[in-house]
Amino acid sequence: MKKKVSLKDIAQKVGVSIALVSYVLNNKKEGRINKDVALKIKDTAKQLNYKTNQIAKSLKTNKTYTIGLVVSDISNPFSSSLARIIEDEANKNNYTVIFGSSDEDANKSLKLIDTFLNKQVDGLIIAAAENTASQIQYLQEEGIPFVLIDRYFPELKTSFIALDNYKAAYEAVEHLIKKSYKRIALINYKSTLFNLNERRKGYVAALKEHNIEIKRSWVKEICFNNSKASVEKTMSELLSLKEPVDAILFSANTLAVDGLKYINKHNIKIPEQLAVISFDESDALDLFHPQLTYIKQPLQQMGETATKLLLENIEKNNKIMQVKMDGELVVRNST
Amino acid sequence: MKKKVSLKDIAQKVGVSIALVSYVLNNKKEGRINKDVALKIKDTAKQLNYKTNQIAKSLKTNKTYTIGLVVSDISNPFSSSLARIIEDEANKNNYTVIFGSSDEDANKSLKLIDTFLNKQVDGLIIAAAENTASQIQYLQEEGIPFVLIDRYFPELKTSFIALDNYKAAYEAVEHLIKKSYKRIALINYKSTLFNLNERRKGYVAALKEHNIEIKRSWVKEICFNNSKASVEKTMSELLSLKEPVDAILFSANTLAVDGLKYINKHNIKIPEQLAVISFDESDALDLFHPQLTYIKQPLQQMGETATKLLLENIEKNNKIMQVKMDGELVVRNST
DNA sequence: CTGAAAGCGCTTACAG
DNA sequence: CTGAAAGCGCTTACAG
Repeated sequence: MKKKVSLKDIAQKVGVSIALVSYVLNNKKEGRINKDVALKIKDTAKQLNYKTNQIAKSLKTNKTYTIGLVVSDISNPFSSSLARIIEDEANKNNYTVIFGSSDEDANKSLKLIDTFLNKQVDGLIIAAAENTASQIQYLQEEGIPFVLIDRYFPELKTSFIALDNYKAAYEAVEHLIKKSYKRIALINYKSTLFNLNERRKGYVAALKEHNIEIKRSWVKEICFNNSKASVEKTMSELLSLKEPVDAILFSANTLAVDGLKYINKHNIKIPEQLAVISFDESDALDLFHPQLTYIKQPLQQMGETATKLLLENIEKNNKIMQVKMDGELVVRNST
Repeated sequence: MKKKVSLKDIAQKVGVSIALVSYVLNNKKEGRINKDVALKIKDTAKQLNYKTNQIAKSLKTNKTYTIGLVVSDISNPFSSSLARIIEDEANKNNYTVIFGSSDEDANKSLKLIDTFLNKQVDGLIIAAAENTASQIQYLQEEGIPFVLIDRYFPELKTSFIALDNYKAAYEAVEHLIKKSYKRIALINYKSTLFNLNERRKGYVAALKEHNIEIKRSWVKEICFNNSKASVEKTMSELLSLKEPVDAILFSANTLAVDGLKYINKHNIKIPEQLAVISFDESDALDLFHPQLTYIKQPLQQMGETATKLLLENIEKNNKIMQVKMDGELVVRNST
């Protein structure tokens, strides 16, 4: 690699001090510097194709203009859509984002956060994995700016941006009930994550409220790993009950995708034989026939708000803000 | 934010020099340092919860253990799948990845690359956008390690990992011909990108080889922006020709998704009325009914190879390697 | 209007 | 076995 040009090179060429070059290129002390000299410095910088060494600058200023993003899995459309929104908002403010996928694994999450902190990120946006409350608490104690997104821990008083999952699930199930579905199943991830719990609670509450007795066999939990086979098994269980379910609420797009593959394979008629609602949106849910009724999360708003809040916390005061956003039930032809 | 603990803090507490602490924590000079002292240093580091300031280290060592990834759009499943594979391979080697989406825009690409270079990334993996040959050439001249992925410039002698797009398109069209489709259209992006050109050439060659005369009206080009409306219009044109086409090859999953939405909306029967093949894979193509025949790119292998090659170029010699990989035509029920 | 100097938190060749 | 010192490429309070 060629040697990079530094402030020193410019200073030598122009015949001034390094300090002066720094002032000029950073537009500090404007007006208080000889115009000709300033111009010459700028010209020379351009001519030598000078690029700031952000590492050196960061060491001195204690700012990296980098934020760390921990998602569940960047290849999941939910994560990557959020990542894109966060990227845009960050870029707009001259921040770059480094990312990592936790795979819902607390150890991986810890490793990512540690690495990001070593790299002196200015702040973090985290879709917290299960069992990472202690990691979040640590950040809190250290006074490191961060915002949780999508998931949070109710026992910790931290900033977060999340869906009102209880309400969203409640409304989805209520919609099914109004459409006269009687035996409504929930396929959820097996997890202690608060947001997934809330979805279950919303589901349960809606059924209770409408005096539908919930059967244990309707509520299914899928492990994060090996979910595809597990969803298939679960689907066949739900549909081979003595009284098969007539509607399913999937609590994540990933679960729905696997479920819909099963449905296609076995030629199950939607919505006649089975109604389906999923959390999240994706091209996959659009292309399924009939198009799926789904709970739309306000991703744009979530990503933007989270990023703006984080940057505010970084640049001004580190204040706590907790935002619950409403989902929107987009009714299409699967219910 | 709390003050971070530095080598100095440890040194003071233990009563040794900063240098010694550095040696111990980096496992340098092993065996040549008093065991008790070493132990005490390590204990103290743990006790104070010391974290290396990677910025300071980088300034000195001229290595950041960070690679920059430029994709077209991280929210596109093709990009995000690659990103995930690259992330894993990078992490395995203790590298982190910072990313950015170029949106196929040369200016954005330039800004991203510049930012990444300012941040002193050790190398870059780039899905090059249109009109960025000069940017790539600059990297080459500067001796900055990089690997192009998915797209490359045949006129530049740089490292790249890409699909053999000509062959892939050729095989797809040949498959359609063998299935007795006669009027085969191509929906491509309007672009000077080499890989997209190759796809067109492969399409043309297959038809020529089988003595099918290509109509101008069969070959359609879609602008990167506003592609959805444009695909709809194109689809309706292709299907309202005096002799409507009976098969379409989409040269990207994004195009196919828009096309399939149109197909669903207008209840076009696949494959009876129209056969469809798409480049790339995605859940969306799996959930469409009937499942789509598609050209599978060896993403895992591409991402892994690109990352391994980049890291080798970073850590050893900056050698040029050009790899064309074969796609696989996965035949399903849409043809 | 400009520069000398200190310092950010590390690493490492050198000396003892 | 250990430490003093230089230096990575910047920024900035201070002095003149």
